[in-house]
Amino acid sequence: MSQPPTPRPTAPTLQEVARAAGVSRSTVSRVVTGSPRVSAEARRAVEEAVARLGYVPNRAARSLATRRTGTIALVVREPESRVFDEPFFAGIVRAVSSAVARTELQLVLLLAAADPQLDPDGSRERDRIERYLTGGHADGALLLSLHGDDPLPQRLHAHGVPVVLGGRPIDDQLPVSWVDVDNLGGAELATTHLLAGGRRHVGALAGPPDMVAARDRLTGFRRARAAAGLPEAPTLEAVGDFTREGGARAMRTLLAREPDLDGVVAASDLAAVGALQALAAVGRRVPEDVAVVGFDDSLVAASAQPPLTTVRQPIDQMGGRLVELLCARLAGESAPRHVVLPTELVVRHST
Amino acid sequence: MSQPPTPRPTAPTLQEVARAAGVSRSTVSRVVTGSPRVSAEARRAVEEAVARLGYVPNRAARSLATRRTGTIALVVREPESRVFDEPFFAGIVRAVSSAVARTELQLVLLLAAADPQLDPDGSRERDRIERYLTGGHADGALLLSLHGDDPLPQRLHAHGVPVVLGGRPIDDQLPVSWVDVDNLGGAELATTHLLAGGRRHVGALAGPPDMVAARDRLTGFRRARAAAGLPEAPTLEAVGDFTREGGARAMRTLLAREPDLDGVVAASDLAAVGALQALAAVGRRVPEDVAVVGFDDSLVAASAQPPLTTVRQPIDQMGGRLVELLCARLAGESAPRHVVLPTELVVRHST
DNA sequence: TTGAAAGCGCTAACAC
DNA sequence: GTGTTAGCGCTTTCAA
Repeated sequence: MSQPPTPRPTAPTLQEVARAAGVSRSTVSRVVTGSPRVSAEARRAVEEAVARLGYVPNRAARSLATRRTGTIALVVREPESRVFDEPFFAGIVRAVSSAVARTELQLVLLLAAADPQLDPDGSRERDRIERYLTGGHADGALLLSLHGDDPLPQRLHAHGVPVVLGGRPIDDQLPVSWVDVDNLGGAELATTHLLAGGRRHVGALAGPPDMVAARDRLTGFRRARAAAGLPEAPTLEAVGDFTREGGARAMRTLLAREPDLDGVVAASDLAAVGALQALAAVGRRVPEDVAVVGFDDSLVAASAQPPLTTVRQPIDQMGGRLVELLCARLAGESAPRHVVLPTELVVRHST
Repeated sequence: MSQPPTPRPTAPTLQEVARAAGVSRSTVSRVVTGSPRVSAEARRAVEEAVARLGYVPNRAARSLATRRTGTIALVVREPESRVFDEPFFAGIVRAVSSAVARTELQLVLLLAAADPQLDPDGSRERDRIERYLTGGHADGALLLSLHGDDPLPQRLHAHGVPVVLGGRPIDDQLPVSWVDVDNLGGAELATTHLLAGGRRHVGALAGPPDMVAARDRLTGFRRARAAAGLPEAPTLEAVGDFTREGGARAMRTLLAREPDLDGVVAASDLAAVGALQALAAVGRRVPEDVAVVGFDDSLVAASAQPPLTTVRQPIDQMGGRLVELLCARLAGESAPRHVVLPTELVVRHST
């Protein structure tokens, strides 16, 4: 690991503060860490010296001594460079950040992949994240947007790094805890809403099959149909992804296959917007001819033309629970292994 | 700083690898850091032991010894919890992340503010970021979205933390380097485009006055008008912000003041979309009655109804230059102090 | 080429 | 209450 040369101008150390305050290092340490076993007098002297010298504890040294870093990592494991195009990530990052701010911990956000060009199989990036975490730079990690059979949670667990997953893993044998939203229930709600509105030929724009959330939403769609007494209909399901392009593509597929289509449940709001565009391109009106329901309750759903009915995920809650679970693990307290949070339908137009 | 109790299961140390390989710690260290002064034989033995034991260097220890962390921070200094609603941030985070991936460094993303409720004056959060950075957890920092007279760059500089700013600071005396896009030129281009298209009453939806980018864009608007021989017209400028709501609000203000308005240059794409909604609400057609130009070339501009002409910022370049400048500083190499990158107009409809 | 030894700055027993 | 004393795991002279 080649390191650039220039060192930092030396910052004041505990030692120097001790000398300035006329006490020992231990006393300074006690004051700085907030121990009560210090005389008021000593404390005052130390505090004065700290302020005067502009002392800030060196984290590396503290971390080396305590074997803790006071830091947790939020890892967004998104190999396509689309991380923040997804409104969902934006929300969860904010929610987690906000929850962490209420603790003594510091949050670092690790983006898993940057340029797939450079690193087609993701292995180098995988190693980076893994090395960073196993190298002891964080006390624990929140893992988001796991795809397929990503070995990261397994490996971190093997290394003893506490981990909580945002979203249920594909392999439900994994010995890690997770928090998820009720994707299945949400999609069921959305589909039922369309069916109850009198739509006869409701299809699904499915997300990437290697992601659990996408699969759960598709399952919800199927259940709602079944519950309404409708037969299985694979031709009403088109695979896309969570992006606008993916949604548009799936929409075109569906339109070609099912001329009678009068409603679709999309994998995400972005996909729903893509569907809107695909429909406009062939002159189908929304919602008169075809109703479209999104998933995420993001800004794009609210500002779409027409505004989209969509499924709201309790993102703030999710962020809170993720942090809560990880903190409990770090503190050695018991906590639920799995948490599923309810979703709800946000109705924006009457179809 | 109260730390939770549970320690990590102990990971293998250099010491243990040395014993397993039958060499000294120094030799292991040399192999691990890639020093050439090691016999092939010793190297092989060490590599084997490293692999077998699953050894990963402890960063805190290494950092303590080298006084470097191998990490740089990207600080998004956004006090409103709206960080990732802004497509610009999403883009820049991605671009920086991608540029850092090409180096040996690791990127950590620090979100400056989470819950303004908790911390009305931002001081606690400010201290966090500052403590983290001055505590030696990163070798340098990229600072984004500075507002007003944020003392952070000054303070970090005083502490000897290398800093590069994304966006020109208000105080141009600040002894730090920065990378910015040509906001002024972009806004000028956009305004001129409208004027050249025959629009007579072109207004501006300005951004927050405490942000340089917003001010520069407003200046660009004024210059374009002046260049077209038009007089100053304060009533054609309404202050909003970069959000959709801000844009809608400013649009309504302008409409109330200037019934003849036939074009607006918005502070951002989001603001432009807000303007679209405000216009639709009063039955004005876009672009027939009023033309709207955005700023950012984000997804929302492309998918708006109608698709919006907008100003493209070279975000990938900006990310690359930011990282480049910081790396140069870290390596003690010389580099330009300030960089301004060109913007361009993306024309989406003929007005 | 290799090893021994001295820290890097801090915390945490343990005595006083 | 306060100071003394060991380390935490690694890098890096300095000798050999």
